[in-house]
Amino acid sequence: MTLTPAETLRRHGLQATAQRLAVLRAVASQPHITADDVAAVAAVEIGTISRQGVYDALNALVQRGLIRRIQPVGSPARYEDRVNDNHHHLVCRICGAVVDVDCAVGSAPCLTAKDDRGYEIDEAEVAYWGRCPECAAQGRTSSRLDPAARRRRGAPRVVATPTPS
Amino acid sequence: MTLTPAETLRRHGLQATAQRLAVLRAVASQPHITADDVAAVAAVEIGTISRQGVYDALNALVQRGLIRRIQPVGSPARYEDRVNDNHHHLVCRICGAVVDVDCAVGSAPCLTAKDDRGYEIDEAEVAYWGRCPECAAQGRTSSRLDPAARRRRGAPRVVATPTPS
DNA sequence: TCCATGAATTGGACATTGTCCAATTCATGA
DNA sequence: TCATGAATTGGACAATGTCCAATTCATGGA
Ligand SMILES: [Mn+2]
Ligand SMILES: [Mn+2]
Ligand SMILES: [Zn+2]
Ligand SMILES: [Zn+2]
Repeated sequence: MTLTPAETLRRHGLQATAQRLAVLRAVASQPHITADDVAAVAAVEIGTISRQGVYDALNALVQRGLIRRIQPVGSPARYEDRVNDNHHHLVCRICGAVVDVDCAVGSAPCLTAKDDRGYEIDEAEVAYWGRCPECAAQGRTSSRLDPAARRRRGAPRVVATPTPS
Repeated sequence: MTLTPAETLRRHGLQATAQRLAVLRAVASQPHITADDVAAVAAVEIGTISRQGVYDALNALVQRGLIRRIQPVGSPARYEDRVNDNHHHLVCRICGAVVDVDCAVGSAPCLTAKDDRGYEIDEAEVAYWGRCPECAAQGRTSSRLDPAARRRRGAPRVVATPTPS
């Protein structure tokens, strides 16, 4: 049988509050959502939630491994609920779009660095940088676009995620 | 024959200003340096440099591919002059230390994502997360430390870099 | 060597993202 | 239902970076 969200929270030693449940749903509602958008989505659901409440909830959930935080250069942190599947990200240098991509190497072997310098590695975070199909189609070019320029173009598009493997 | 820094700048269409040269040296002076530390190092060298001047120089250099920007979660952006060698990073979840690590796969094949979704990929950015030898030796543990906690422990240690391959 | 010109820098206001803290409210087990 | 510690709130604050208009500078050509 599958756990309710509230039960999941309690199993991780967290109280099941309306704020946390709303944050959890907000993160599930959209791939790679920002804290700001989480706040907006959650506010619609439960009427009001403080900025600090959003950050506290996100941090608590990240710490328990219930959600994952990624932080593309030039973008605020983004959160997703695809977790423990060792997937990576494609980021468009031009429009900032972020899409999921499965690990090239397999389930987890990309965890193996050539020389781990004595580190105990538990996660390999991979971001592939390049140009998305749309930007290519429109002939838009940009070498190593700086964060400011990316931001001026507006928030990165949210791109539909393929069904997780 | 090898180019002087000033010549290198001009070859990339940039005027050779005192600020840019100082920023270039600052980035070379320390692996994974922050903009703030760049400003401090450069100020010592040339007397004074504006905050905007530092950011303008860093962005111009990144755009030309003369330096690289990385941004570990929970840390301000960091800059390095090891460029075009497809190297990756080990980051300690506990103390935030960042060290270089050569690509596990070879010179560039980690550029090949399993499914590129039509992206033209030009860079694969890999961060290995884990626990550094010191933190392990001291028995310090931390599961998915949040950025705030990492910041409270002070700036990440700077760790000596092995000679680039 | 000097000048004209566009490139680069400066200072200061401002934006964004996130944290700190003390007071209050809430969820949970007894 | 209550006591208790966990969680939330609001508001100040911190860190990182950008915008903009005025000024200064680097460079190629006279
Ligand atoms: Mn993802
Ligand atoms: Mn490096
Ligand atoms: Zn694009
Ligand atoms: Zn460490």
